[in-house]
Amino acid sequence: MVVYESVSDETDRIFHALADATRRDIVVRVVQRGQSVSTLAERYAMSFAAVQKHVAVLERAHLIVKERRGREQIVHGNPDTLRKATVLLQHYEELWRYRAQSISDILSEDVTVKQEGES
Amino acid sequence: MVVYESVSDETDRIFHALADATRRDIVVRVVQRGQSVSTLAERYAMSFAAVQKHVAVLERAHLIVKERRGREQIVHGNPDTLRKATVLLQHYEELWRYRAQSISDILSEDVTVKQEGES
DNA sequence: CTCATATACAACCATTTGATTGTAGGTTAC
DNA sequence: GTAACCTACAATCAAATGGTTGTATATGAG
Repeated sequence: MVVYESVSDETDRIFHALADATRRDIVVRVVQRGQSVSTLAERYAMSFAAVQKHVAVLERAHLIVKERRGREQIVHGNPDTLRKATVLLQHYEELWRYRAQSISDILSEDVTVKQEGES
Repeated sequence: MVVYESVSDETDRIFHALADATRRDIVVRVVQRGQSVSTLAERYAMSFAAVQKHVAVLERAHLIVKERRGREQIVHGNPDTLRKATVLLQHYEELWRYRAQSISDILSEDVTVKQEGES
């Protein structure tokens, strides 16, 4: 069975990765300074393996990257992916602003437009 | 059983709500123009109840609001919450940009991303 | 070489999620 | 009033999540 790798899957992963306080905290820390997985793990009240899983979720979303250094893996933040998410949200906000501009048009022609086809 | 409502829960809900392509599509649609739940439901290849649940997730995250109009519920986008998420991500990017400089200054005036005392 | 450290990963379990169907209540149209 | 429509919500179920412990592997220190 073919599994499609769509754009939304990428976006899904980014937002899902950010939907957890521990993972957001990891992002904040490593975006400022690379840190080993075990250094990170010391900070949280959960097992090393649990933190490792959180790091893996962030890695799958490309919010962080790992760089091997000796026997350690240094976790670095990836601002490009953060930027991608920010831009998407800004786009949503733009849709709102555009809507506010054309509010009079919407009110004047009170028609329900059905767009058939996709999805 | 008492369930605490911490600040990060709010952020969790926002990002979790955005971590699904159907829900993001709903946001895009209603941010431009309010639509009834059933109008939205027509667009997606799933049951009405499923769409209703997606709307409920977005509502819990305050990304949308519902306004009763006759027998319909009109779903509207809430740009304030979108803005909240955007600002948070921008803060993360800022941390990256200024990581070489005085990081403590940034943290002191900022987001209180962590150190949540589980209020 | 030996030992402690750092990471990876599998197996397991409880809870949550995402979807379904079915039922019920409220509102509009006829 | 009756019928059709819109929404809400409960029950159910498979799959995913988030945590655990245990085991394996690789690297660095002595």
